[in-house]
Amino acid sequence: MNKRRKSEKPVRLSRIQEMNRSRIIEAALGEFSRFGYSGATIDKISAAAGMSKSNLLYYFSSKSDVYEAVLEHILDVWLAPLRTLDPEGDPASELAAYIRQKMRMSAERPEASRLFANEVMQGAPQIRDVLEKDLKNLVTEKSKVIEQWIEAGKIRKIVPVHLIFTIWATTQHYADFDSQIRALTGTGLEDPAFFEEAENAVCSLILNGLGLEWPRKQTTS
Amino acid sequence: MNKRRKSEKPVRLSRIQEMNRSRIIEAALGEFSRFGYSGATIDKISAAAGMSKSNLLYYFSSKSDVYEAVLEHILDVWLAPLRTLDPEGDPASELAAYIRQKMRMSAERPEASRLFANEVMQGAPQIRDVLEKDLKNLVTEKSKVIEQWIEAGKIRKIVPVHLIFTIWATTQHYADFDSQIRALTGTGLEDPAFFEEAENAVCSLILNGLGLEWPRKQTTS
DNA sequence: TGAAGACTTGACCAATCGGTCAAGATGAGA
DNA sequence: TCTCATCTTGACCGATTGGTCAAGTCTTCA
Repeated sequence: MNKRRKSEKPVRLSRIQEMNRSRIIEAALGEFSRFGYSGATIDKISAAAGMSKSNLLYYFSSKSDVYEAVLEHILDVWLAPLRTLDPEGDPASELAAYIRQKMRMSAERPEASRLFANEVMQGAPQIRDVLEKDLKNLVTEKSKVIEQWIEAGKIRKIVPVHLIFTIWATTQHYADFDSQIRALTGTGLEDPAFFEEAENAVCSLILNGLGLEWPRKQTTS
Repeated sequence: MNKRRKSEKPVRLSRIQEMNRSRIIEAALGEFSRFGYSGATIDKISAAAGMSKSNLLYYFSSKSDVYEAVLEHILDVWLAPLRTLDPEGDPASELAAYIRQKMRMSAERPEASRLFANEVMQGAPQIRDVLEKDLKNLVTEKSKVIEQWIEAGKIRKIVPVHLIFTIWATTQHYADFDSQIRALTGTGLEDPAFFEEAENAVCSLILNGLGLEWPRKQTTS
């Protein structure tokens, strides 16, 4: 079970290990996000990864071990956009950029969004620590940025965390509720026209809601 | 298996049947919303309902039968608020009332919200028909209402479905992501102060985003 | 080339799950 | 009180699932 090489070489992974672990994680992301933790089976994950169940269990000691690896693999990239919110930039373009990044992630990695939503909806048993420490620090920090913008009179008054929640909710909604959106509109974020329409709607609503002029890209008049 | 009484008395349920079915549905709602369809077991549902597994299967023929009953039981009440959107009323108070209703439902019935989210995230296999017919008709109808408000110059221009999506996303977020919100803020919608703070933030952001003055309740100046 | 690892697999196991069945307990109407 | 339909349960079954194990195959490197 993943013994280290002799002479204590610490955590170096062979090429085969690296490839197989990433194939497993990719396959597991698909299964976990579609069927939830209980609904996903290591049989189907291993099949989707193109290997036997036994082989998957050679790389990960258990199902929950795979699950944790998938979550960890996703968390960083998932929370990254918020880190880029710059106190020095002007609110309109900073917030618009943040919303656009989140929308792009919903379009490009909807499974990641759904996996995250699934985990949180079940009480976040696996990532509670990350939420209470890393994410909380990050949100506190960025809340202060928003607070400063408010005090400087640059944006309308609002309790910062709720602005953050609103941005998360609206952007992730297009990934998490994709099937509902598709049932209602016949299309989804993978359609460039629909993507732009959604992005414009969310950006304009939130930025105008904050009393900002929204720096629309190709506005001519 | 729920045979009708002799002489074709149609669908009358005995008091015992009615009570037990509702207890089962209530217990099943809790389990399904917490653990998803696969994660919930009829053993635990029946235990939560205070009866044996066999007895549960006397009232419902299968696990999926229970699940369908729970969804049906919830769908009407869940989609009701949107129906109340009145074309004759003024946009600000109509939309504010709608948002408040949705927020109250997120506070009072978060399990219903999570169950619905779970079902949709897994591709809405059970309620696809309802979404594509009833809900689509409803959304189309209410989109026209919003469109008329726009054409009358009462609210800012926006593609109506995205306004509806935004309201759904923001309000349901407080139920679906409750554990994340609790990890970040230390409280949730069951706290009256937090509820009002959230409601104010969502209302003001969306209404201001539409160019509306928001009819705040206890504004004195 | 030839070990000594690393890698891969099918056979197998125990636990859990959804669901059946026969038999007993309870209730309501004559 | 008697009777019959309704209600309730524990014992049981087959299928699936997470996980183990021994044995075989492939890499790597001296």
